[in-house]
Amino acid sequence: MSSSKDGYHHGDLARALEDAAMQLLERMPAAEISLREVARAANVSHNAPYHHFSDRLGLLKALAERSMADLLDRVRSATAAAPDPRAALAAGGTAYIRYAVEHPHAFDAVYDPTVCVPGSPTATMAPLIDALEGALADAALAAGLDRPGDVVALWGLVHGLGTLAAAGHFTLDDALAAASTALDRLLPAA
Amino acid sequence: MSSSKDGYHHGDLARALEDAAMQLLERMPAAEISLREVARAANVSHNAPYHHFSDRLGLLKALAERSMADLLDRVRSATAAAPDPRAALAAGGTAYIRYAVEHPHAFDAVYDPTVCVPGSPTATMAPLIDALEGALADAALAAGLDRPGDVVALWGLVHGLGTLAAAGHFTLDDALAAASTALDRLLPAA
DNA sequence: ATTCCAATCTGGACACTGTCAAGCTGGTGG
DNA sequence: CCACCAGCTTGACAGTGTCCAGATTGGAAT
Repeated sequence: MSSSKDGYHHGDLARALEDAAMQLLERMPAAEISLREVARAANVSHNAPYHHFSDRLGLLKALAERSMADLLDRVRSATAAAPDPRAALAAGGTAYIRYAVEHPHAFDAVYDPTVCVPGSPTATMAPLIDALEGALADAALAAGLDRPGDVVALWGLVHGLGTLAAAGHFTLDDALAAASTALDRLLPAA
Repeated sequence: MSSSKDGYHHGDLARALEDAAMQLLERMPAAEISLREVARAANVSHNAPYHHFSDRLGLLKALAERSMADLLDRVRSATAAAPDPRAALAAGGTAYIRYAVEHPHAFDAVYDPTVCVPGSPTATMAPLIDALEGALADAALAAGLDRPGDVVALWGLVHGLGTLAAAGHFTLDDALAAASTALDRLLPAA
């Protein structure tokens, strides 16, 4: 039967539920996504999700992990495609900010403390966070930013710009321009 | 009657409800605060709040405005107490980050897009946001940061550091240290 | 091939929530 | 003295997360 959609046994309901929820995440914040609505979208009873996720929070965690993997991918390929270290750092930051603005609800889900407390993250989430921070650290070091607080500051910079732009406090273009001028000031020699 | 707490007519229920809700905000995120719970805490029926706030969102907006006013106060008095422009900028940023970490739920409420879309903010919220941005702009300019994207970048920096520290991705001390080294790099002459 | 099992899905139930509609209360202006 | 009306209350409805007990299935062991 493999993955036929209907019938008593679904094939891969977990995946289907996540897919449906991810689609909802494009249009509404995670807080407004109801488990029952996701179940409805997947054509199963309101209780079927409980056989694949412990909680509503379980589903949310899965969404956060998917989104984080997505974000990490974009940042990585952006830095990889850049010609020099400085451009790589700029491209990574741009990708980060752009993701926050273009997928605001997914971005929020990733960093929602009620979804994933960094003190005890999911087994899937922890390495993703580390990888993101690692990618940033590598790019920062290659560009010449080697002081202790530099990578945290850079993370904070792009995170804040992305968050505020996503919330509508200024434009994506403004955020990108601000990141650019900030990099100009931060990097040692022009 | 004035402000006696019980009885059919309450005196200033709106205030009492906001106070109760603010207390709850110290312990739990805004999303988990239920209107009925607030009503219970104020010893009124579950429907009394509707005579003072249009919605659940109405209460949330009031909380956000209060919190924003609080945040603005702290940033302002921090910058005002500093000896020189550079110290003022640093103190303002520190106050901002500290508020995010010490009152994470209030801070989140302020910037929650579902509570207050910056495109059409509350009549009370709009001037507060402008004032905060203005305070930052003044401090930045006085410290010598006069390029177009500078104030947005500074806002993004402290906002991101505060948010990430509040979410537990690093310590408050790490955030403050990062802000400090970033300022060192950003400011023209040492 | 038949039987059985464990995973999967279903329906019903409970407490809780936001919100609407209507009724009670008690101080204030006529 | 009375009628009014803002402030508060009770009641009801739909929607939600979650627990429970039953129904259904595909595949494994015999």
